[in-house]
Amino acid sequence: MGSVTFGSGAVHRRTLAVVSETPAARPRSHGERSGSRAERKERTRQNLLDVTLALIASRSLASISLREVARDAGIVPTAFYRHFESMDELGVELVDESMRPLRQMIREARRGQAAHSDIIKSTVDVLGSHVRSHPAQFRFLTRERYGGIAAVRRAIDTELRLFTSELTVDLARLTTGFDWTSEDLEMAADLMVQAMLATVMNLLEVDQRRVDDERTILDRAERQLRLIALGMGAWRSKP
Amino acid sequence: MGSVTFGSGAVHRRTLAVVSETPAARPRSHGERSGSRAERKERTRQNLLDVTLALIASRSLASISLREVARDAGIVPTAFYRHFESMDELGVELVDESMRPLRQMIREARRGQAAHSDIIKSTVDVLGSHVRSHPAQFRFLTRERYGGIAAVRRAIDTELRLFTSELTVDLARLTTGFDWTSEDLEMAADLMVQAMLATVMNLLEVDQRRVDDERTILDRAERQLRLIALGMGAWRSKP
DNA sequence: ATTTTCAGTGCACGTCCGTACACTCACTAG
DNA sequence: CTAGTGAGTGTACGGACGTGCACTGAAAAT
Repeated sequence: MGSVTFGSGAVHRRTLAVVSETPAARPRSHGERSGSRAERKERTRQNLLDVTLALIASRSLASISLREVARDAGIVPTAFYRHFESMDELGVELVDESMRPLRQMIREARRGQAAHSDIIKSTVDVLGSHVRSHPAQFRFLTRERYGGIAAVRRAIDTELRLFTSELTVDLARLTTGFDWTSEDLEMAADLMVQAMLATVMNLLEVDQRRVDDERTILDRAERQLRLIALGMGAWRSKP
Repeated sequence: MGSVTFGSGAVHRRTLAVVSETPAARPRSHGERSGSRAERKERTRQNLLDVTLALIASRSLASISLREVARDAGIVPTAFYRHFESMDELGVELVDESMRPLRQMIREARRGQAAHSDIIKSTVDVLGSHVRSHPAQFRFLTRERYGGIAAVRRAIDTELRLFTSELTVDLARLTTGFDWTSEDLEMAADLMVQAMLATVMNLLEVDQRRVDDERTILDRAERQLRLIALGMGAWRSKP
C-alpha cells in the first residue's frame, strides 16, 4: 500500500483542436483541461478549496497538512504556494466560500417569509434543506467556529455577526410598535442564530447518532424558535 | 535555537530522610518527589492532563502531539504509554476532568437559587465566576465540542446531555402547575444550555476582542435567559 | 518572432512525529 | 532478604511534514 502517486507519468495533454478558426465556439471536450491560463489557475485554486472542505468532514483544519491538500488536488506541494501563503490563509478564504450557501439561505428564507404565513416553519425548512445540500460548508463553519486557528475563528465570527445583524433588521421590521431597543433586538437575533447553528451541528451528526432523525431535530429547532418568539411577545425593553 | 533538552542531566534525587522512624509524619520537603509509586504515577498522569489542557489554550487537541505533551510533562515520549494508549484516549479522559468544574457550578447555582430571589441573575453570576476560575477546562469543552476528534466529541456530547437533563429536572420543579411535557422542558433546557455555552466562549474570547467586556457579555446572557423564561411563561405544551 | 511571465515540477534538506525495543532501578510483595 | 514489578530512560527507525531552489514549457505580452 505504498505511494499512489500519479500525474508524474501522465504528461500534460494539450488541447488538440488547432485547426478550428472559431475561437468562440470551442468543443469544450468534457470540461477537462481547457481555458486560459487564468482560468486554469482559478480552477486549481477552487480545487484546493474543495479538497480541503472534503477533508474537514472527518478532521479539523489544523490537522490537515498542506501536502495532503496538494496531493488530493493533484499538484505538487510547492505549487500550493502559487495560490495560498499557508493553510491558515486557505482557511480564511474558505470562510467566504462557506458563507455563500448561508447567505443564499437567508435570501430564500426571506422569500418564503413573504409567501408562507408561518415564518418560523418556513425558515426551519429552508435551513434543513440547505444543510442537506451543502453539508461540507456548514460543517466547516460550525467545526472551525471555535476551532484551533485564531484567524479562521475571527473570520467566522465576523461573518456570523453580519448574519446576526441582518436578522436583527428583519426582527425590527416584525416588531414595529413594540418599544424594542436595537441592542435587545440584536440579543434576541443572536439567540436565534445560536439555536440554528446548534441545529446545524445536530443535523450533521445525525446518522451516527441514536434515534434522533432529521425531522425530530428540525421540530425541536422550530419549537425553540417559537419559544423565543413567544418570549419576545412578552418582552418590554425598558421596564 | 536548538534542543532545549533537559532532565537527562538532572539525576533523580531520592528522599534523603532515612533515619526517621516515624513513617506517618514525613518532612515532605517542598512537595517535590515523594509518595508511593502509585501516587507518583497518578501525579504524572495528572501532569499529562494539565499540560494538555494548557496547550489547548491556543490550539486544538488534534494538532497537539504526544511528544509535545510528554516533553512539557517532563517525561520521555515512550513513557506516555504507561498512562494513555493515545492522545485520543487522553482527550476522552480530559472530558471527565473538565466536567468537574461544570458539575460543581450547577451545585453552586442551586444553592444560590435557594438563597437569592433572582434565579437567573445568580445563575449567570455563578457561570461568570466559574469561567474565570477554570478557563482551561471551559475552553477545552467548548473548543472540542465540535472539534476534529470523534471520540472526544461524543464524550462531551454525552456529558452535556446529562447536564441538560439535570437542568430539565430543575425546570420541572419551577413549572409545576403548567402543563409542560418533559420533551418540551428538555427543549427549553437545551436552549438555555446553548445560550450559556455561547456565553462561555464569548467570555473566553474577550481580551483580544473589541469593546465587549465581561460585564456586557454576562448582561446579554442574563437577558437571553430572561427572554427564554418569558417565553416559557406564555408557552402551552399542547395547544 | 521574440521575450517575459508564471503555474506547476522535481529534488533535497532538516525537523518532528509515533512507536518498537531493550534497558534501569526504586519500589513493593512475598 | 529476595524476587518481581513497572514507571521512566535512551536509542533508533521509517515516514510525513514544510519549504528552499533551480527547472520547464505553454500561454501571454511585446
